[in-house]
Amino acid sequence: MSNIKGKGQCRTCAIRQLSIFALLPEANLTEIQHFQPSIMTFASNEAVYHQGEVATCAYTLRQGLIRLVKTLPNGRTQIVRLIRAGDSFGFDGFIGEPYNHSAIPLCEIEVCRLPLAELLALKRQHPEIESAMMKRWIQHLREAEDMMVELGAKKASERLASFLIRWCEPTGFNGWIELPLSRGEIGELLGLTIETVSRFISDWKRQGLIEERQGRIHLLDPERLQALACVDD
Amino acid sequence: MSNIKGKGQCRTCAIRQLSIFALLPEANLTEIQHFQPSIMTFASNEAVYHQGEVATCAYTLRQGLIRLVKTLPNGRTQIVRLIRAGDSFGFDGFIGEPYNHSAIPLCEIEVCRLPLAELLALKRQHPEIESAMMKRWIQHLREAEDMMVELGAKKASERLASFLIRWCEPTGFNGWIELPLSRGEIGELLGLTIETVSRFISDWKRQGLIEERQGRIHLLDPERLQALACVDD
DNA sequence: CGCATATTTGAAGCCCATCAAGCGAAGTGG
DNA sequence: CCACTTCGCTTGATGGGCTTCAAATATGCG
Repeated sequence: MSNIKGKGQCRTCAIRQLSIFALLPEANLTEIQHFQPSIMTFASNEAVYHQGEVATCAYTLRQGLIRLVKTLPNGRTQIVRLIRAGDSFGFDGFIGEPYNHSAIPLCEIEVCRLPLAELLALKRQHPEIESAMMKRWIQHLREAEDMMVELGAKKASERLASFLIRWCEPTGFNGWIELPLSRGEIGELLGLTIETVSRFISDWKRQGLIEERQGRIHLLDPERLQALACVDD
Repeated sequence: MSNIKGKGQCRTCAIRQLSIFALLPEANLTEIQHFQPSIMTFASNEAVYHQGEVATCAYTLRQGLIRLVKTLPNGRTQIVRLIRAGDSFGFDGFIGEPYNHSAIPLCEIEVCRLPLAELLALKRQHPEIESAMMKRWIQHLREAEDMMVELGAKKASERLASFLIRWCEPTGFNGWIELPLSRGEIGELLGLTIETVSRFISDWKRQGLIEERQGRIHLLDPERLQALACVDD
């Protein structure tokens, strides 16, 4: 179950430099009086918030991985974004709208809950926060555009190869990389069925393109995957 | 060909109240010295900028309609957003990245070109601009999420019905609505082929759901289309 | 009018979803 | 320790939805 661990301390926060608060002057962190975010933990699959709820708080992920999911009335779902440590999400309240998606942890997670009213005040005191947020949004919009190309213009194998590349890219494709998404979740993200995802992964394992052991993956031939992915540039 | 019509005058701009500059105090508009955006016109299909170019300017659309398009190396394309009068676009330079897409007019257009350096300075003077921009981005991110659901979780007919509904919604479905997109462009937007788009539109015309005359469309039965669209909430 | 372009319609085939069954690893209880 | 369940993954078979290819028809424009 969800659980409030206590009040957050920006000054000692391990992921602050990853967050939109990275540029806050270190000296000022103690004088932030009214901003007391709560640190909360959630179990895997326990929603941080649900699509349609009134959006009173934004969140910064401190640990773990979250999927933002939209659900259609008929039950079909689409993962619209994956949230990693340092990412912030749930800002719909800033434009007076309810959450546009549900935030569902992929594993046990820890978040910092930011009441929008307080964040708004803090943002006025420290314009660098708004600048940092703006940059994040531009980046997210770019990623959303990229994802639309994946979903709209690519075939199943291309989407999957592209996803694996993007997932493993940060490590330079070296060694075994944690892949905490089930086949079904990868499918939800790429607009495919679990069977299609499984078939291609199995194929590629047989062909020696990738290998997998206990939730970890290793790209043996990134170049050939890249070619399959139909990458741009 | 593209053409610079002259310097923009925020004070007399007809679409300013639609733009991110809506909240600028009317009195201050004359004292903005260093911000002299150019008004430019472009012909249909004449790119305002291309994917991959260095992003030195953002733009606000004054008149017409623009598609933001991403192209894969193999030539497949995806429209990632439609730009209407009052919308701003092309902010990639704010994070030091080249344009992530090409901006291609769907008809003759008129834009206001905003050099990023000047916009940055203006933004510092007038924090309300940044707030306005932030709200736009949140909105665009929501729309991008919605689009990902369309592309990832819906069938051809659902995507098309949903698109027609969204296009005609602002008018309350009354009367004939301008539809300046070709079948091919609708396909590019929805991740479908021109033939698939044409087939469903023809079907729906025969069934009396919609009618069309010289680039205008009229939804005769929005409820049944809505049902076809698989809409959320 | 005559040409170019957009749209419609048909036919064939492929990609992927769907349905169904089997496999394997982890956990439970007798 | 082993039957039994459970759950995620794999694999096969089938069908349908959409793409692709092709050609006819409609539309617009000089």
